Amino acid sequence: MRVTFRRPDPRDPGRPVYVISVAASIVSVHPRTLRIYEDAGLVCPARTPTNIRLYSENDIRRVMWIRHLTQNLGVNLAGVRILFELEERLGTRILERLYDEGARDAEVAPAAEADTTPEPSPA
Amino acid sequence: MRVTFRRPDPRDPGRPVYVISVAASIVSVHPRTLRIYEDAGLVCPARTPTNIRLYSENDIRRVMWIRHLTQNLGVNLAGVRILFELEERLGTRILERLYDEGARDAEVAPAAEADTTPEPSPA
DNA sequence: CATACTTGACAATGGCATTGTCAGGTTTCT
DNA sequence: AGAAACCTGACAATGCCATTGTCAAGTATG
Repeated sequence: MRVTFRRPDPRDPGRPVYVISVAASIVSVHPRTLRIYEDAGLVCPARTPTNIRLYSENDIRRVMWIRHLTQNLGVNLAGVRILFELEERLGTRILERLYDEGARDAEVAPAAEADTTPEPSPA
Repeated sequence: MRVTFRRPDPRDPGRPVYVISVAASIVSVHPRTLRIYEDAGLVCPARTPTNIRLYSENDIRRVMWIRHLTQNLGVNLAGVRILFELEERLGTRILERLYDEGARDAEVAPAAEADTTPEPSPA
């Protein structure tokens, strides 16, 4: 397996930086919930050599997607899994289309929490 | 969109034929459940001039998809709605890909799909 | 007239999502 | 070293959802 060497770019959205408590506070959920998402295979944060979870910016956005789908659109975790798998298979950003619908339903102005459209971490 | 005049072809899969009790027995659900699906906007059976529901073959398959997604894949109705909307927007048969997952059996070539609609877990 | 359909309501059951905590152990920081 | 935060696994409470089931009052059909 060819592993590309990335020099430590502090702005690399794929770089693992947040421990679970920080990640949880960013997305406003209980750390327990993040572990559940991981057990469900919906997000896979990196680990330090000593097994500590480290969430990247991409992981955070992915979790934000899960929250959007579950809280605003009412989809359960099984549905989220299907949508993620589907997006990966189709190689399309199908979820972006859902964002408009969600914004239409919920007047809660999701842009308040994320100025950039949430985007699941690419494969 | 092509609005064609259909002569009363008894085999037209879009032709409304089953009353709710028959449709319910075909897909093995309570009639109550079919009405719930309709209220949720997941299936829209035709009506007689006197307001009686008539399900077509396409409606039946659609309900079968709902059952497959909910019972086998654990998706809730909100998730089903998203998937249906997505399929309609993309104009793609994205759901067919999900069926493979449910029955990951053989690696046989993508089958020359006999009729345009898939049949989930045919009993 | 009897049977099956319509809508609307109410309820019971079971399952899932989320939060929360506790225990025993490890890592990190001061 | 000691405190704080992490790890896994388990257990529980709350609340919502899906499904089935029934009842009532009204309409349709043979």
